[in-house]
Amino acid sequence: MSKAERTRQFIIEAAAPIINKKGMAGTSMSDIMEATKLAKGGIYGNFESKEEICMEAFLYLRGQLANKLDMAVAQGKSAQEKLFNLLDVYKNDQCMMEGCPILNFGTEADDTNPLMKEHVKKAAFSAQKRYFTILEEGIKNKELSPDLNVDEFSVKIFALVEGAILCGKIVGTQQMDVVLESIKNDFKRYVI
Amino acid sequence: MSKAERTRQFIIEAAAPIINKKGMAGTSMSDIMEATKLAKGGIYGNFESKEEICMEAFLYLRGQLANKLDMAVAQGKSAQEKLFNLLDVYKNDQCMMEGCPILNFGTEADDTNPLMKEHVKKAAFSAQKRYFTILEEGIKNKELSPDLNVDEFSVKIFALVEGAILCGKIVGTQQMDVVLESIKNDFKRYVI
DNA sequence: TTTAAAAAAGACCGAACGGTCTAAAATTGA
DNA sequence: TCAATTTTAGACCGTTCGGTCTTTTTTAAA
Repeated sequence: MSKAERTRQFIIEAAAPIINKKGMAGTSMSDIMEATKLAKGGIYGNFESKEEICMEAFLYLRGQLANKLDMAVAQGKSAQEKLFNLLDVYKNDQCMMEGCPILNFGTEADDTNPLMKEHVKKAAFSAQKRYFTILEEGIKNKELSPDLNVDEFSVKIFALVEGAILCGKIVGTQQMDVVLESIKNDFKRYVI
Repeated sequence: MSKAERTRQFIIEAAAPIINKKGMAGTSMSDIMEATKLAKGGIYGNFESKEEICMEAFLYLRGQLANKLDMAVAQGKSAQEKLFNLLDVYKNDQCMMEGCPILNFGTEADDTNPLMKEHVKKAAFSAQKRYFTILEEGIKNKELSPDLNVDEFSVKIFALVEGAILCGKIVGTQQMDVVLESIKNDFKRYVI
C-alpha cells in the first residue's frame, strides 16, 4: 500500500463521519482539511474533487455498516437470532456513526446527484437482500411459515428500520426502540 | 394584508419547494432570487437571514401537508377509511411536493440546527397524533380491537410512512406502494 | 394628485467556497 | 546514501456565498 493509498484511505475515514453528519453540501473542504490536518494540496493530490470524496465516504460508511451487520447475522444460529442480532446493531451501535448513510445520503442525493443516488439505491437493495436471505433460509429450514411473503416483508423491515432511525434522530431513542421492537413482533408471527 | 406581508408569503411559497428539494445548505440565496425574480433587497427587506426563510419554508410545507392529510382524514367515516384515505395522500399526491418535509429537514437539521430540529420534532409528534386519534376513536367506536396498543402502533405507522417515502425516493414508487399497503394489512388485523 | 412612508433594486462588502499550481518535503528504489 | 519520484504545503485564483446599504421605485393615505 503506497503512501498515497494510505493517505487517501485516511482522508476518507476522517471525512466520512463529518459528511454523514453535516451533509455533502454542508461539509466544506476546510472541514475536511481541519479533520485530516492536511493542506489543500495533500487532499487534492489524492482526490480530484469534493464530490469524489463524498462518494468514497458513502461507500466507506456503507461498507463499514454492512460488515458490522453481516457479522451480527453470522453470529445467529436461527433466522430469529440472525434478524434480532441485526436489529440490535442498530439499537446499540447507532451512536457510533451519526446515523444511517442510506438515510442521510439518500435524502440529500435524490434530487441532486444521480450517481450518488444510484449508489444509495444499490446499498438499499443489498440491505433488503440481507433481510431476504435471512427470511428465505428461515422458511427453508422450517423455522418460518411458508405463508410469509419474503419479498414484501424484506422491504417492510427495511422501511421500518430506516423509519426507526429517523424517529431516533428527531424524537429520541425510545421511539426508535419501540419501532425496532415492533419489527421483532411482526417477525414472531411467522415463527412456526 | 400589507404588500410586505404578501411578498413575504410569496417568497416562502416560492422558496419552500426548492429548499425541500435541494436542502437548506444546498439552496443559495441566488436560487431563491431566481425563483422569486426578486433582488437581494426585496428578499432581505422581508427576512433577516436565509435561516429564517428555511424555517418559514419548513413551517409552510408542514402546514400544507397537514391540511391535506386532515382533509383526507375528515372525508373518511370509519377509522379504516380515515387511515386509508390518509395513506392514499402519500401514494397519490407525493409527486406534488418533493418528498416529506419531516424526512428532508429532519435528516439535515438533526446535527446542525437545534431550533429547526425542535420544529421537526413537533411536526413528527403531530403526525403521530393524527394516527393516534384515528386509532383511539376506532377503538371507542368498537371498530378496532381494544388489544391494539395505540401508542406504539402510531409510532410504527409513522416510521413505516417515512420509510416508505425514503424507499420511494431512492428505489422507486412500487416499493413505496408495497410498504403503504403493508400498513393497511397491519391495520386490518385489528379490525373487529 | 400629491406626498410621506414603505418596499424593492442592485451595487457593494468581506468571507468562504472549491479548486490550481509551484515549490518544498518526504518517500522510495538503487 | 543518494537521486529520481511521489506526495504535500500553502500561496493563489476566480467565483459564489450570505448579508448590508443607499438609491430608486412603488404603495397608499390625504
